[in-house]
Amino acid sequence: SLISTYLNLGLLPEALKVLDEMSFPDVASFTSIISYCAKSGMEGEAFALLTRMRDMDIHPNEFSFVAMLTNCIRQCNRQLGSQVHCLALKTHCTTCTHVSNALMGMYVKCGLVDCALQVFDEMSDRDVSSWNAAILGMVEDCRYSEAFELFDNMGSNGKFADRFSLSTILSAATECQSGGEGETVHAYVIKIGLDMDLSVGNALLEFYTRFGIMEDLLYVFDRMPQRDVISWTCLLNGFMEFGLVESAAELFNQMPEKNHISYNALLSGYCKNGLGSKGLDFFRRILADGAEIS
RNA sequence: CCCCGAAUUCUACU
Repeated sequence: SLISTYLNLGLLPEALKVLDEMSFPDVASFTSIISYCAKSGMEGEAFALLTRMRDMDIHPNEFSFVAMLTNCIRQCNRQLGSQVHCLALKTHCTTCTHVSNALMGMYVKCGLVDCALQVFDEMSDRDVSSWNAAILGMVEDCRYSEAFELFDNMGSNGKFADRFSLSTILSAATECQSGGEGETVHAYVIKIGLDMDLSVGNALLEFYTRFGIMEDLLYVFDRMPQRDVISWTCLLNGFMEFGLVESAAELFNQMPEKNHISYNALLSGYCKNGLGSKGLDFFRRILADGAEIS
């Protein structure tokens, strides 16, 4: 409890100190810190703790495997990921839905979509996250019709789509040949009340930039209860896509949040609209402002 | 023996 309290406050050194002072740390003492390290991009620390734990003859459990896989997902480490998979199989931990879900996430992230789908097929208890991971795998592999098939099957299996399912399937709809699928999904989104969700709203902005008109975009944007830097950048892209360069430039100056992608959106928008010289001006200006260029 | 503590997946540029 003390360790997790420190970790919730972001106090890793204090948490490690507690661990060091414990006479009999258990699997949760280690796993909670490993999980924190994996999520904070401290893969080396996470692995060191795992080694230390095994040296003390404390065996990893389901939570440990998920934490280790989180680590593999962050660093796209398919070697370690496969080893974790083997160890999880040996200890029968793949029957745990969370472990199999994390394995799927790891394989999708590493580009091994078929491995992820194999894990999915072998699962006996699939939850919404399992379906979401499979759908994401299909989308990452550009298998959009199969993504929609899974999305429909999920409903037939009594699992309700959530914000993850819908933002993912909307990104598939954006890649389709026509907008019909996406419009059907939008209707469903409204029906279940997820049109007020930030990620879903952002995915809708993206969809209507491809298949709608400016009014559709503004309709979605204006009704969003919260907006983040992705929302603002999507709207900027939308203006540029519909040739409203002045509005895009004005938006860029008024956006409450922007990042390097917003800069690229404005720059590429100028170029796509045949305004290369404006783009060049903008580029010179941000160089003069000391921007880091990649 | 009981209780408590550690859990994976989504959306924008290149």
